[in-house]
Amino acid sequence: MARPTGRPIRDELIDVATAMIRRVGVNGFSYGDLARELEIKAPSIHHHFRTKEDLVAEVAAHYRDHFGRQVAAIDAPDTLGRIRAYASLFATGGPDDELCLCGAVAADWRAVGAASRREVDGFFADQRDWLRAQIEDGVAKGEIRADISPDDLADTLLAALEGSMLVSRAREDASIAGRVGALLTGLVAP
Amino acid sequence: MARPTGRPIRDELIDVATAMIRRVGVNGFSYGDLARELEIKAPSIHHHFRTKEDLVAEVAAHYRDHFGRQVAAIDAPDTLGRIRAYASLFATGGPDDELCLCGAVAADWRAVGAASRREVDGFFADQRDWLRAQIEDGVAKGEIRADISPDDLADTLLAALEGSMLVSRAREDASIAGRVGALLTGLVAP
DNA sequence: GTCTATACCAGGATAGAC
DNA sequence: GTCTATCCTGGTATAGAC
Repeated sequence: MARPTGRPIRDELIDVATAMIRRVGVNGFSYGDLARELEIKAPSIHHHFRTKEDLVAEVAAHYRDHFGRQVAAIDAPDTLGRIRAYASLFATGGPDDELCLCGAVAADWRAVGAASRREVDGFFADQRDWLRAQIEDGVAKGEIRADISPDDLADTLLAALEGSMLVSRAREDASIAGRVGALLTGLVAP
Repeated sequence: MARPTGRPIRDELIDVATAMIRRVGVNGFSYGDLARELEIKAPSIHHHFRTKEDLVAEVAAHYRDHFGRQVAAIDAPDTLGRIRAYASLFATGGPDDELCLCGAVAADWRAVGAASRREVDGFFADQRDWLRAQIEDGVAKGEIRADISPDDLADTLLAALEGSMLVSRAREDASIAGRVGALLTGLVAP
C-alpha cells in the first residue's frame, strides 16, 4: 500500500488504476480512492491526468501494450502449446479475482469515452488477430482440425476466456478459466 | 418511454431497472434515471424498494426465474438442437447491445450485496446444471463425443456465451454470440 | 402511493498559493 | 508537483404532508 520510492507517480497511478478498474470497474473507483492508496491528495492527480477519461484511456493503452508483449513472448514450439500458454495469461485473475482490464472496461462501455473505446476495441482486435494467425498456422501444419473457421474459433476462444473470468469470480471457482482453456485446446485437436 | 397504464409500478420498476443494468451496469444507473424513465419522482421508488441493493437483488431474482422458464421451454428433440436453442437465448442482446443481466452484475461484483450475489451465483449454477444434464444425456445417447468432461464443457459453454456479449458490444459485431454458439455445438458433435 | 423538502456525502474538476 | 479551498452536480436516503 505504501508508495515504493523512486518510480514516477504517473506510472504508479496507471498501475494502481489498472488494478482498481479490474477489481471494481470504471464506475467503481474515484480519484479519491487512488489518492488514498498512493498517499497523495485527489486534486494532485489532475496534474497527471486532466480527466478521469484521460486516465482510463491511458490505462487501457498501457494494458493493451503490456499484454501484447506477453503474447509476443510466447514461444512454445507447437500450436496447441502456444494456445495453452495464451489461455494461461487469462487464468491469473490474482487473489482479488480481477477481470481482464479490457473486459472490465467493456462491461462499463457506456461510461467511457471514444479514446478508451478505441483501445479496448483495438485490444480485442489484437487478440483475435493473433489467435487467428496461430490457428491458421496450426491448420496448415495439421495440428488443428481443418473443419473449423479460424475466424470463429479465434472469437470463441477470446469470448470464453473473457467470460470465464466473470463467471469465475461470481462462482468463487478459480479453476474455471484453466478448465475452459484446457477443454477448448483439447477440442480443436484433429 | 411513457408508462403503459395498468401494470403495477413495482413490476415496471423491475423491468426498467433490468434493462438499465444490462446497458450501463449496477454502478451506472440511479433512482433518478429510473424516475425520469417512469415519469415519477426518485423518492417514490423507495416506497417499493427500500434501498438500491434491494432493487438489484429483486431484479436478479426475477431475471433468474424468467430465464429459467425460457430454458425450461426449450423442446428440441436432439441434444445439439437444445444446446443451439439455448445459445440463441444469449445471442439477443437487443438494439442496445445489452449484456446478460447476471453477467452485468458479476462485472460490478464488488458493488452489490449478499442477496444479489446469491441470486447471480444461483443463476450461474442453474445454467451450469442444466447444461451439464443436457451434455450427460447427449453423451449417453451418442450425440456428443464421449471424451469430454460434461462439467468442463458446461462451464465452457456458459463462459463463452457470457463473454461473447461483452466482446460483441465492444467490437460492434453482433454476429459473435451466434458464431460462438454455432462453433461450439459443432465441435462437440461426435 | 406519491409528492416536496431536505440532509448528507461523494465525485469530478478548477483556481491559485506554495 | 502538490497542496488547500472551493464549486457544482448528482446520488442515496429520510421525514412528513397530501
